[in-house]
Amino acid sequence: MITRSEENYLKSIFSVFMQTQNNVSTNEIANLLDTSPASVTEMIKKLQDKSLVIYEKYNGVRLSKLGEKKAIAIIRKHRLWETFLVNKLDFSWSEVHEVAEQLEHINSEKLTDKIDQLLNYPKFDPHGDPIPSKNGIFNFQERVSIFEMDIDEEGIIMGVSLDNKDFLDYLTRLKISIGTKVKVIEQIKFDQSMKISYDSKTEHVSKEIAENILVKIL
Amino acid sequence: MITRSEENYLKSIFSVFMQTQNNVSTNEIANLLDTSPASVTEMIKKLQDKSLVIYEKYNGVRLSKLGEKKAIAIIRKHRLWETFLVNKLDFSWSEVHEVAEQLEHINSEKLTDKIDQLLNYPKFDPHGDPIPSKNGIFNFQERVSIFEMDIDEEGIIMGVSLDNKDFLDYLTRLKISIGTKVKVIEQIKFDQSMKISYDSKTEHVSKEIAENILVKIL
DNA sequence: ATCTACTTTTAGGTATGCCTAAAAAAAATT
DNA sequence: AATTTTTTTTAGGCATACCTAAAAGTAGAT
Repeated sequence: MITRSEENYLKSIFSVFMQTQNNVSTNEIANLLDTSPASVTEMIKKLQDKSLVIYEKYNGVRLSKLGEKKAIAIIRKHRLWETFLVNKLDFSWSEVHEVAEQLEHINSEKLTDKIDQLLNYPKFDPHGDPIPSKNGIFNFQERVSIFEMDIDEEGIIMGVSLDNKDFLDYLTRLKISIGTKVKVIEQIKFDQSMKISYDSKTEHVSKEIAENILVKIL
Repeated sequence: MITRSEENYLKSIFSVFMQTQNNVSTNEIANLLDTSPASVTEMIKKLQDKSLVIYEKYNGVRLSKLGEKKAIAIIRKHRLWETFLVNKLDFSWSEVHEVAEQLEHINSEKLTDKIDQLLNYPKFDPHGDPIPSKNGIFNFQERVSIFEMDIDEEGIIMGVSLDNKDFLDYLTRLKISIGTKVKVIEQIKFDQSMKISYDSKTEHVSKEIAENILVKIL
């Protein structure tokens, strides 16, 4: 058996490793899970005993094949539930995370598969992140942030890189969502904010906003 | 905060009290939750500290108003999820219990209400048990077991009083489900088994089966 | 190369929710 | 009414998952 806590550790290790491709440090995990480094060390040892991670003292940790499989299964459940909440129960973008954090720990392969089927096997969740298939395959997309776009360049919004309620609520207010076509009009030197146009209107967004909206360049 | 374990205790106390209308004994709870009487005593004290139960040493326990409210909320979630699994995800009668035991602990009023809405505010779950409304009202039905019916008496199957996989699978095999109209043909003196007819066929069921099928007398 | 700053680990402690064994209380039997 | 049986509680332990404080190790700066 794998506990809920252990699942959360696997998830964190997986997501940091995905970004950095390096062994994940004790501190990073502690920050992500809002716990103490001492607790992390202790848990990592437990995960090692269960062959879920590969760990060497003072040298960070990464997932074993088995651990990766478990982590991907949890991410799959999380993203399927988020999609379910938005597509079938009319939750908003910003409301799903907290609930999905709970639902991702429900243990029933049949349930996961049935939800997948009900949603017609979606490839991306409401934030534009890929939903791994049952056998663990991700459908990655080439995505860059609006902040990285050049003047006059156009793109289709594919997702966000920040799962923060205020951020997502603000996007909703701006009527920016997945599928929206945007064009960069101008970049302000002083604060690196950007003028963008979409749906035949022009808006001005801060660097922070621009950095966290992901587009596919056209 | 109320823990998952505490929720399970509240649920057990509620369901026993519903049947007996008496204070629930330590042993009964221990049997239901498959734990030791010592653990039950300990937990009851914790629940008392949280004002969820009324407890007197050596005299059993019952729920406080607050505890009852919490228990009903859990039962509501359990039965809504069972209904969801059967009606929306094509789970069979016998498969839902285990998963619903997990889902009932998900903490999101919005989620519960949305599922309720999606199911069109059902009053009964797939086993025929009433689903309490958001404000805690149960829609009880006058139900008796087939075993208590007289010869030639007719009834409509309204539910079951046993949530056991083998039992439910057997009912599925017999094509007995909620809504089926049955008539008692004969009762065998020797083993108290019964001949019943439904859907223009006759079947022979044991006392144990008859006792656990609930009907509304016509 | 040494000192300093930071990271990580170890050591010892806490709350939860379980356990067994023994003691105490209540209920049943004679 | 006294004894036996059953139920319940208390006492002392264990595993999980967290904590703080202190020690050990690593890495950067001088």
